[in-house]
Amino acid sequence: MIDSFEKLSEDFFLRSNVVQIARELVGKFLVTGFENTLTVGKIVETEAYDGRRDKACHAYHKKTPRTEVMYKSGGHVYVYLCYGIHHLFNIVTNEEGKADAVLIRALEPIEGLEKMKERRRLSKKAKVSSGPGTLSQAMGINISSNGDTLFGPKIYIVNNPSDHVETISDRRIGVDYAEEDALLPWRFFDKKSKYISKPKQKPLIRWS
DNA sequence: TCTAAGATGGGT
DNA sequence: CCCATCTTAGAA
Repeated sequence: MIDSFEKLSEDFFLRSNVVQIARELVGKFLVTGFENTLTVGKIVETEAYDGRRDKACHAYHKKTPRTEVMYKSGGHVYVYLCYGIHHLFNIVTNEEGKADAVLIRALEPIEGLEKMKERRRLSKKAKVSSGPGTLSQAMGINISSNGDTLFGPKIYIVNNPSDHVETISDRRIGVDYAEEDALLPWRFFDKKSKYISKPKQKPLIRWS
């Protein structure tokens, strides 16, 4: 079924409003084909990072070896190792030279669940893909995808035609170092999804 | 060279 | 609450 859905084109990611793009990505499907196995997850949680006005962004006011791919054009993949353990998957947006990105934080497994569980075999009770580190592991994404694009066969995004997601926003997770920018409501998630990550912090907004 | 800290997650 | 684990950025 997924094969008939429209793959997102470069224009989607070249747009300049990373916050809007992060919101629109909720409900779409992330597809990978590593190890000759199709795995599909519905995106249920994202965060926006703006390289020019956002202290939480790795590329805020500086270019380093790590953040170099964030300066590529929209549609490139930015993966980095967090806490020495987790590979966090980001999508670069905006035109070349403007280092914006969307962090994918949680997926609802749609296809290839057995493969996802196999990749996450270390933990038995844990959720398969509800968190930025776990979803990368489930989908087979690691540092070797850093700098690739979403327009090849191994990793891409497709539209979800039957997408009835109710998306709401709140503060981002784990960015306290960003001072006042830590309060920006740039985290987006599907209100009804059971697959969003569990926030350790208290939410800004009461969304009962 | 040296070192503190990190866009986390799982276990106690 | 605790800590695994290692790259990176910035300081010395």
